[in-house]
Amino acid sequence: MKLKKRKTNYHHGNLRAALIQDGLDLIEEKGIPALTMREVGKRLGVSRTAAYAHFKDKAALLAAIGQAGFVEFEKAMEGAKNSAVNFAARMDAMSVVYFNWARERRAHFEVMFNALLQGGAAAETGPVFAMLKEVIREAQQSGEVRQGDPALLARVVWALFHGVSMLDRDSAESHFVRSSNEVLRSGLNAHGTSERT
Amino acid sequence: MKLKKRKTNYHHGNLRAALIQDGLDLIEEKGIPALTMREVGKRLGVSRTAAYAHFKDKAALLAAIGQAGFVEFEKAMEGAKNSAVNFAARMDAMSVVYFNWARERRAHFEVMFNALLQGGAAAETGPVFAMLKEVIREAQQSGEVRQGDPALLARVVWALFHGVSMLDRDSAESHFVRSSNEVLRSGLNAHGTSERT
DNA sequence: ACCTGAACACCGTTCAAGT
DNA sequence: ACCTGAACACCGTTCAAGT
Repeated sequence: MKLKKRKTNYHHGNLRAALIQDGLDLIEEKGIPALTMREVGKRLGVSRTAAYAHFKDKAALLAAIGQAGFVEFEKAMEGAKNSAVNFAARMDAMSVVYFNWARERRAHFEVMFNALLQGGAAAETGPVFAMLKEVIREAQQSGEVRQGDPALLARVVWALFHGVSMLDRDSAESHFVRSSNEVLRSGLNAHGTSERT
Repeated sequence: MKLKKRKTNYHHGNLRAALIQDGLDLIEEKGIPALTMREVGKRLGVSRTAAYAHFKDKAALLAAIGQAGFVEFEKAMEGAKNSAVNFAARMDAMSVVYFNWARERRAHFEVMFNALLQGGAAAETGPVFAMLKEVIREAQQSGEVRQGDPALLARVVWALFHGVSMLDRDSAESHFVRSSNEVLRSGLNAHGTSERT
């Protein structure tokens, strides 16, 4: 049976996408160090150097895997954001998505943030940051959150989410998560600070 | 001139300490991937495999480097803690130490936390965590911080410090840091939450 | 364009052996 | 005890070459 229209047997119509997908599977199954240019080629049935036709080097492959992760992650966060209108509920839902992602997809998560964070303060770019900013802004309008630069407050929220997910590595200590969300909520709610603009 | 008392020229009386120190220099100068069992041996004038006499494998060397880092880090944090008695000033001082360390010694910082965080929720062990807990506890006694499990609140503080230092990688955006400290302070100060115990 | 194979300069780690 | 040297099974990357 003839599988492809091509006469030659170049092994893939879309090797690039296959490399990203298989690289991702590889790191989730066996850890980041297991991702090898040679190994990923072997698994896909192409030569050890085929990946270089699509990626400048290993770092570029990893960066692409990280970006692919963010696309999915953003969708999940978007869902959490839309699951409620009230600020506290939104924050809870978004934090749950964040922590679960970090816990269940450790390796991918690490690759995602390595890709995101290299080369300066790139964290405030991208949809996730925009979402957090919007949630903050809307909550300020409804009076649920105190005044202050939404971008700055969004960074604080992100930082706490990220820090908790780092320190909480693989355990699912809901006490910690609840505590963190509480502190954050009161911190954003309070009015006793010098912030007045 | 005779340098050592030894007749043989084993190159070091204390190769172990030299490996840790030189490994540390290496990662700070050239990044973590530059730390190689072979390279560190070469730099110290011993064979490529000499390190295995003192460390089971590369991971063990890295872990030792990380631990050595924590010893210094703890000293710096201790200094910050003792620089003030009032809660807000203490938190500011400790956060400055944390952020500066993360900024100025990136590679070492990364190695430290890789070592600390592997194998479960190890973060709540060790002097740094104990210090944070103590600061919180004292501030609760003086009425500066609301009630609640000091261990839990200390974790939240650590998580925010850590998250900020991650997201803020190499820039020194004091706005972000100030904002974060403010949110944290009001979060710990507030009383409007369900926390009543 | 897309892919291969050989080649180069590296790795971590093991192990028999030396002092 | 502490260290060496050879050896093994890997890497990332380059490059001339094939279709």
